[in-house]
Amino acid sequence: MMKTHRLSWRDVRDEIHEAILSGRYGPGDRLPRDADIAEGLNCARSTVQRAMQDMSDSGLVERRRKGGTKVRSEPVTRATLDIPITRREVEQKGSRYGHQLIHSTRTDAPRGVMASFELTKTHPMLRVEALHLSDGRPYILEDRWISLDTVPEITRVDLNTQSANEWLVLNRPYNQCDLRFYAISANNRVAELLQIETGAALLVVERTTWIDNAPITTVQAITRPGYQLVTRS
Amino acid sequence: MMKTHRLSWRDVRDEIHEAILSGRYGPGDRLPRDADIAEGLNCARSTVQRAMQDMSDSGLVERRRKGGTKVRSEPVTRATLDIPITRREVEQKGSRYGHQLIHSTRTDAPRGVMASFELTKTHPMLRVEALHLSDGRPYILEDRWISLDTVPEITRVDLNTQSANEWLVLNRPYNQCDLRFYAISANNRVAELLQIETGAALLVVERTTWIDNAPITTVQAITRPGYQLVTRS
DNA sequence: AACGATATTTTGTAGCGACATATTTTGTCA
DNA sequence: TGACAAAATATGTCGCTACAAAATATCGTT
Repeated sequence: MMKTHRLSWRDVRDEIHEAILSGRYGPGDRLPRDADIAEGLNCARSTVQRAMQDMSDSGLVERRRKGGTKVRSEPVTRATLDIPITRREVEQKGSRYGHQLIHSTRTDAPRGVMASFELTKTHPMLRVEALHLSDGRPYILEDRWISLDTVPEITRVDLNTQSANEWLVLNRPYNQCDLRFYAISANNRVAELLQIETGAALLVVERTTWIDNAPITTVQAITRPGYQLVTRS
Repeated sequence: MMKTHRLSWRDVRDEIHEAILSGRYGPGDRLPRDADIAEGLNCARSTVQRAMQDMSDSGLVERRRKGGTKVRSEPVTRATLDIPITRREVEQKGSRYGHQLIHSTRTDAPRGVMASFELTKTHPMLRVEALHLSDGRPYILEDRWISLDTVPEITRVDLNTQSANEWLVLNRPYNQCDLRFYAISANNRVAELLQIETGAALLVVERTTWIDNAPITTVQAITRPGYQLVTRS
């Protein structure tokens, strides 16, 4: 009397993954069809399907109808990042969060901002510069542009009390989000605001969000020296 | 006689998403149980389940057995990054790829490398420094440590012919991968190798990989000025 | 009132069947 | 031979059922 454990799709995935890692199937090779794998492992095709889907999502294999499943010959590293709202990020580390409005001005979108939103016509915007603080010290300097067409209410929000970051996240969920990461050297103004030395290398996180193709906000977040982005476990 | 289109789980997801965006359910609110939503939309529970799973994965809602589904009160921005092998990245842009081995030395892992791998004991390693070139110009400078316990064959590979990056990706798939992004200022040596000015701000991508908890490689990839990481559409 | 055992509720997952869809292969006809 | 139509084939998706697992609610006992 044997107790035949039911296979979970994770088991199936690991099984196939293992077969690939061990070299049984090399880059470019075609795997058996789902139904056959299912039979071989004595499970349902839907279970294999879920396993395959997962491996396809993570970039390990490629699947095509009728074409079958192939091991990707040039695998990509696919990683997921979590970017919480800044207050939460600071508090998570056990520090005290604060923020400080630098200025808030109505202007039309300049070229760079229009490009981020993929806009062709000019667009009325609220530009907000603010500083996020951790234990009273500058943490992130954000330069934000908010679409007044899409989010007119923002003019009635007191951005001294609640940061634009937080208000938007809580009140204006988005549909689509683009992120860009790069490094800059602190110029005099940035250095002064972040209380660091001119020329320091800083990581910048740029984020642009839309709802149904209508621009919401684009923000350039300049982090303080030593800041690291880490993939979630 | 009406033709009632079958709802896909994406439709269901969008429907619920829309309900959240429109404010029908606010942050922290509990959504109806899957079965009720399914009945309301006239589809199967499994379809709602898949939709909910997706929204849960993307950080919009939180699900707990018996607790039901709640709209996350502090949503996170969750993004997926694709990091291809460097040769592919260069070629994709229509440039000619090249690489250049700087040196390759056997050494024991120093503290920093041990920390990346979460090792407690020292570990024999091959340290490889190499330059990736795009149209003959420096593109990425990589400083790599490879575990000789896990990947002894690496000593028999001619790293002038094939970059360590590529050999490892093709021959040593990994199980687990940590990524870190940060900015540094080019010191004299880095500046010289990348043919840029000392002090330039550079984006660094650090990657550490394991297979079944056995360390494979950790690499610090220093990108050339202007390099950007972008989320995949 | 406090505690612990038990029941209930809700999501999570696997199996099976049916059909949809994309892609390749094959077949037919000019 | 070439072009187009039809068949074949593998994955994609949905519905339904049954049961598992986790979290919460309830109830009984002390």
